[in-house]
Amino acid sequence: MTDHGKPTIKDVARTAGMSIGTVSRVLNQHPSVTESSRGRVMEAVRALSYEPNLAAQSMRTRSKKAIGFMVNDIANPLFATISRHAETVFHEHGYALLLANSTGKASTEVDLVEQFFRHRTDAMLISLADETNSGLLKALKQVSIPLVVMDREPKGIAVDKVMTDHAQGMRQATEYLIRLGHRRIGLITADHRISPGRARVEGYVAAHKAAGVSVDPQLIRTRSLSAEFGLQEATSLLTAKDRPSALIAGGNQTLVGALRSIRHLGISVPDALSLVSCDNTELTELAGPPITVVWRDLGLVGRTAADLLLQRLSGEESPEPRRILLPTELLVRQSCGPPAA
Amino acid sequence: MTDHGKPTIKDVARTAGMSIGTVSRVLNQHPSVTESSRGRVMEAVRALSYEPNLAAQSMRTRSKKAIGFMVNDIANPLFATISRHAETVFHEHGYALLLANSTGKASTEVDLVEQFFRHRTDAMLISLADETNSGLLKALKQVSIPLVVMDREPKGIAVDKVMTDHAQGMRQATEYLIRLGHRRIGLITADHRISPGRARVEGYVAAHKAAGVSVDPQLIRTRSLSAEFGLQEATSLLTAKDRPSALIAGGNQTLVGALRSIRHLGISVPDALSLVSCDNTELTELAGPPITVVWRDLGLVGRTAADLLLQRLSGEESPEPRRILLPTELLVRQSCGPPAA
DNA sequence: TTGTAGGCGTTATCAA
DNA sequence: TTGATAACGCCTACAA
Repeated sequence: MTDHGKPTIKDVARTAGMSIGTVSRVLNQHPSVTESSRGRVMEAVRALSYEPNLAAQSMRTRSKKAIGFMVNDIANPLFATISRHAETVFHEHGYALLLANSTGKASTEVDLVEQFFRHRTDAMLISLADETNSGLLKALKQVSIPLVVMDREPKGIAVDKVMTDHAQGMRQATEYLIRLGHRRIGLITADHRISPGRARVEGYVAAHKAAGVSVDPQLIRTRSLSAEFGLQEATSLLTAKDRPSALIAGGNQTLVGALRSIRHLGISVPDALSLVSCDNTELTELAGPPITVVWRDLGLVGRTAADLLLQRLSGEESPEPRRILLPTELLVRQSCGPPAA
Repeated sequence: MTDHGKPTIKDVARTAGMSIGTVSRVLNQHPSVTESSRGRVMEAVRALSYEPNLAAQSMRTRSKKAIGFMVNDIANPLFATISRHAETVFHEHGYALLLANSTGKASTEVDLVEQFFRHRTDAMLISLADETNSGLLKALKQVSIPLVVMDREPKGIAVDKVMTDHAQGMRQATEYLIRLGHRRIGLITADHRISPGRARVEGYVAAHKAAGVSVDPQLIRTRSLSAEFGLQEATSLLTAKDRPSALIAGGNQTLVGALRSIRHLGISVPDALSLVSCDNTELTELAGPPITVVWRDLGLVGRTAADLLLQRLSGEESPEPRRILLPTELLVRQSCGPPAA
C-alpha cells in the first residue's frame, strides 16, 4: 500500500499472489484469464477496496473519461435543462462532465476550447455564441477530438450537430398569429451569425409570404438572444407609432426582457398585445397569462447530443458528420388573441 | 514529438538543447535557472506550442486542477446560478468544474462523491439532499480532500460551510405577513433533515411567538422542496376548510408547485391569498403579480463557496472548519395584501 | 545551475 | 494463461 492511502494495482497483485499483468487483465475483462485467477484477483480487489487510479489510466490510454460542456451561461434554463439530461447519459456511461460558461464571448470560447483540449477531455459538447467567428473556427479545427454542437452549423469543420427545426417552429407560430388576424408582428431574435437566428427569420418570412402578408423589416430585430436586447427592442417596437399587435420572442431570455418592457409600459397581454416565445420554461408556464410557446423537448436535445458523442467515442459510427433535426410544436396557451380593434 | 501530435517536455528539451530537468524547472518557476536558459526554453515552448499533459502532471502531483460540484439538479435555477458564479471563480484560478446531478437520492450522492474521489478531484463543492444520512456522512468522512457544503450542516465531519440566514429571512417574511393582518399562514418547506428546513420553521415560529400569534401545526408542511410536494401541500392547505390567508413557499420549486395549485384552484393573488417565496428567480420577478421573496445574493453564495475552497486548496487558511453566514433581505413586491375579509 | 535517473499507477507487448 | 518489463509524460531528489 502506498503512503497515499490508496492501494495500487501492485498491492492487489501482491495480496492475490499474482502478477500485476494478470490483475490488469482481470480488471479490463481480457479473455485470457482463468476463472480461478479472476476469482482470486476480485477477492483481493474487494478486500483492499481497490480502485484504479484514473490519472494513471488516463496517461496510458489518453482517455480521461470526461467530456467538456461549454455554453453561454448555465444559468440560462435552456442550457441548464439540456446539460442536466446530457449529464445523466454521460454518467451512465462512466463519463464526467466538465462545465464551462463562455458568457458568449468568442475569445473566451477559444480559451475554453483550448482548456478542454489541454485537460484532455475525450470530447466536447458546445454551443457557440457566433458560429462564423474565424478565430473560433480555427481553434475548433485544431481540436482533434469528437465535437458535437447544438443548434449551430459552423462551416468547414467536421462536427456532429443536434439541430432543432426553428424555421418550422417559427413558421407555425407566425401562421397562428396571422390566422388570429395579426398583420404587424414583431420578432426579436438572434442574427445571422447563429443558425437559430437565420432559421427563425426564414420561418417568419415564409409564413408571411404564404399568407400573402407583406413583411415590414422594421418589425424584425435581430442581434442577440439576451434579456437586455429583448428589453431594448421590445420597448422600441412597442413605443413606435405603428406598433405591432403581436410580438414573438426568439428565446427564453428575450422573453424575460420583453416581459420587463411590457410590464414597464403597462401593456396588457393578450388584450393589447399577443405574445409568443420560444422554448418552454417555468416562466412561460406560470406567467400571468401563461405564454404560448414554440415548444421542443429540451431533454431530448441533451440526450441526443450525449448519444451522438458516445457513439462517436465508441467508434461505432460512420466517420461522416451527422446532423440530427429535432421537431418543434406550437404549445398554445393564453397569451394570444385577435388584435385590438 | 510523439505520434499523438502533442509535443512533450522531452521535445521541448531537445529543441531547446537542454535537459528536461531544466525545462521542468523553467515551467514550474523554480528559482535555480539562469535567464538565458529560461529564454531558450520559453522560446522552444512557444515554437512547439507545448502544453503540459495534465494527466501526467496529475499523476505526479496528485492534483487534477478540477473541482467536483454536486447538486440536486442543475436545472433548478438556484443551483444553476450558484454554479455559474462558482465556475467563474474556479476558472480564473485554473480549475475546471466537474458537474454532477444527484437528483436528491442519497445513494446516488454516495456514488457521485466516490466517483469524484476516484477522479481525484482536488476538492468538492456540494449540496446534500439529506445531511443526516449516515451512509453519506460515512462516505464524506472517507473523502480526504477539502469539502465545502452549501446550506447544509452535516454533523461530525470537518467541512467548510456557506450558510444563509434562512431563519432570519423567514422570520422577516412571517412578521411582514402578520403585520398585514394574517393569522393563518401556511408554510411549505423542507424537513429537519436539511438545515434550511429547520431554520425556516424556526424563523416562522419565532415570528409568531414574538407577535403573540399562536401556531397551528397543521399549517406547517415539511418534507421536500420539490415542485411535486409544493403542489400537493398547497392544494391540501388551500382546499382545507379553515384555509390559510397567506402561503409561504420555502424554495423556488415549492413555488412552482404552489403556483400550479393556485392556478388550478383559480385563487387570485393577492386578493384571495398572499404569497411569499424564497429566492429570487425569473418567475418571481415576472409572474403576475410579481412575488415577494426572501432574497439573497446567489452569486455571492457561489463565489464565497469557491473562495473558501480555493483558500483551503492553497493551504493559507487555518485548519479549523469555517462557517460563513450570508444575510437575506425581504424583497417586497405585489403578491401580498391584507387577508380577505 | 544543470543533467541524470527513478518513480508515480497503468496498460500492453513479448516471452515463457 | 501468465509474468516480467517497457513505455506513457512529468517532477524531483541527487549528483555533477
